[in-house]
Amino acid sequence: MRVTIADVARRAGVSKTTVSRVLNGKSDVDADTAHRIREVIAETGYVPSSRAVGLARGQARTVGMLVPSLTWPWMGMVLQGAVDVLEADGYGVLLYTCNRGDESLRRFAVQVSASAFDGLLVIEPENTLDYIAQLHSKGLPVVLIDDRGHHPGFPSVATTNREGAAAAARHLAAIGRRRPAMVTGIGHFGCVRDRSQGFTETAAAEGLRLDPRLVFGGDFTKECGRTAVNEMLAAGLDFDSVFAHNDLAAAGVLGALRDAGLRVPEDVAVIGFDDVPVALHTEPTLTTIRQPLREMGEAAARLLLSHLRGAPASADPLVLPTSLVVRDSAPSI
Amino acid sequence: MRVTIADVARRAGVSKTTVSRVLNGKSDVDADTAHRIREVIAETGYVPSSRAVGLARGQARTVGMLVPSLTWPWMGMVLQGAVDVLEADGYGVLLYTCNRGDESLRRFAVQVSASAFDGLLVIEPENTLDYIAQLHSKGLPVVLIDDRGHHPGFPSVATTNREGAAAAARHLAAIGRRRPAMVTGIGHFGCVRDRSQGFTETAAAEGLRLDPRLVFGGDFTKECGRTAVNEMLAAGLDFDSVFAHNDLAAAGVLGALRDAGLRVPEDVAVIGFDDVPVALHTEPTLTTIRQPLREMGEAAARLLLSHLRGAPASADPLVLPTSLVVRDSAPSI
DNA sequence: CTGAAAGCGCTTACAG
DNA sequence: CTGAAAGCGCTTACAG
Repeated sequence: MRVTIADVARRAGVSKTTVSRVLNGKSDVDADTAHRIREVIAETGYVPSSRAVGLARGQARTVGMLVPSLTWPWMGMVLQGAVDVLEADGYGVLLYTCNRGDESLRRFAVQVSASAFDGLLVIEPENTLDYIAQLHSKGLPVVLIDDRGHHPGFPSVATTNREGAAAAARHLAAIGRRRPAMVTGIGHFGCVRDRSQGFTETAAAEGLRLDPRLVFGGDFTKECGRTAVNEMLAAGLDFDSVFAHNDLAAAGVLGALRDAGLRVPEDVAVIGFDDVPVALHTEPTLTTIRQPLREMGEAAARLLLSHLRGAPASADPLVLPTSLVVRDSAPSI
Repeated sequence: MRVTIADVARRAGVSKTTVSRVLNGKSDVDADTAHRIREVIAETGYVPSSRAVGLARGQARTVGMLVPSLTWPWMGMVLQGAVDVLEADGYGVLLYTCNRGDESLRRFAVQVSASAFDGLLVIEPENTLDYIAQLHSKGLPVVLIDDRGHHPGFPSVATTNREGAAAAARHLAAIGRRRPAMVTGIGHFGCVRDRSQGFTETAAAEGLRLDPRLVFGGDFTKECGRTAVNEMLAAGLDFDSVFAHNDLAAAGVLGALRDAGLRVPEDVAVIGFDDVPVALHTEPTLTTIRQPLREMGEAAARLLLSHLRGAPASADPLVLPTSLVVRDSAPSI
């Protein structure tokens, strides 16, 4: 059925060892012999069995990718970035999800033990950082795509949450806003602390007044953006701009402002964070702080590949810059 | 380093054959012996190497999944559905993308030849249907998730494009609209023909008048929705509702209507197709025909698993029903 | 420059 | 009920 290295060897009149040599580009093979073997390979369409090669070499040329869910709006971008660079290097990508909770994680753990892959790319599923750290300390090459500002003790890729929020503050100052409000994400996330600090500090430095009553503790949902605006309005608070910690919350902010009869950006300017597709479809379109999601996936994959090739693993996070994307909800003047 | 079946056999004082027997649940093993072996397995945390098992058995317990891109708005849903059922059955998922065009496909073809996976789930990348059909005819179990209404000659999962569009027409009739417009998707897609027919026929049956000048040949982009509305308005055509072949185009329709000072749904009702996340974030929210994306992924995975277990493969597509999701752009009355 | 042989870690007839 | 041996399809010392 399947053509094997033995078939190729037979047809070329050489040993399997020699076929293996040309397959793996070892130099010390007679040019004519090599040529003949290559011809047979081409004729037969022979491709080495990845299972057999993996078993003999003790590695799979496959990378695992563990993510919480595939349906988050920005997940596709990160995945695509990672897959592109892994594929270009001939690596397979085994995809694992935590959609079914602990059962998923159990299944995943079995695959780890079965050494189904050589290294692991991970976006942390809820409460698994210790487990991942443990895998790393047991010798599995791991790179974390750190969407939450974890700063773990092993290789990771992150973005400039603090500087991104600072850029939002500077932009609001530059377009003449004086009384910003802020809708944060889930409080215990590192990225939320970083974004809060970056915005608060820079707002102060730019002479903006960030009234503590205008800081709303949100949870990254559209609903929290609505609620934040409604409560601030009900409290009679005055604000001329809103910085939300993610685009979904910013979309909620836009909706609530519209319902309250306020115009964006004339009455209130709005800035989000992430730059997910939704930012293009709100009314008005959303000015936001772009996370380099695809680039983070690519960088993480490259980092992992270099570890697999033996490069030392640094625990210092690789930090990629955010960028300000100006659209209609907070246009430049 | 790694504990092997030989280690377990030694510690349990039996042969590898016997360990293999309890590993694979063969019945004819002495209860005490089996118990002892299980203890050793638990103590050592032994898990069989998937590579070795795969080589010995000639199969990988892994399924390939080939998709055009990971960044399409509905891709995550389909993937998640497929991954959930494959994972629950202990299968690994190897993910392949066509983001880098022919080069990607070449890489993929190598993995096929290397028999990296036992079966394939595919959402057709541009112009690869013949190639996929060829893989199927060469004996690779394949299931197509048929987003385009291809009706290929091998197992596939699809949705009721025609009936979904018919439901849109019925809903418009039910809420009292008389002059609908339609923005189609790319003309040569099977699903576009099906949606056009379903809408046209049912509109007629319901007594709606679908003026040919109110049918705009679109391409599934937001821009085409805008253009359609602008041109119809510029031509002085009168319409009280729009059915777009996908949500993105419907979002464009909403934008252009707003810019033209028309109210949705008062002046014009709008219905989309797909029910992607964007449909929740437009203003107003979008009434749409939901495609059962996650269910299609699940069904395709189940179908593939049953083929892998030896069930005969039927070329008749498995068709899952769409459903009408009523939101603010075309509310019930 | 080339090949015979052992080994990677399992499974599976076959024999007892 | 159990085990020795061959085999899955490769790679890699080792010897020549």
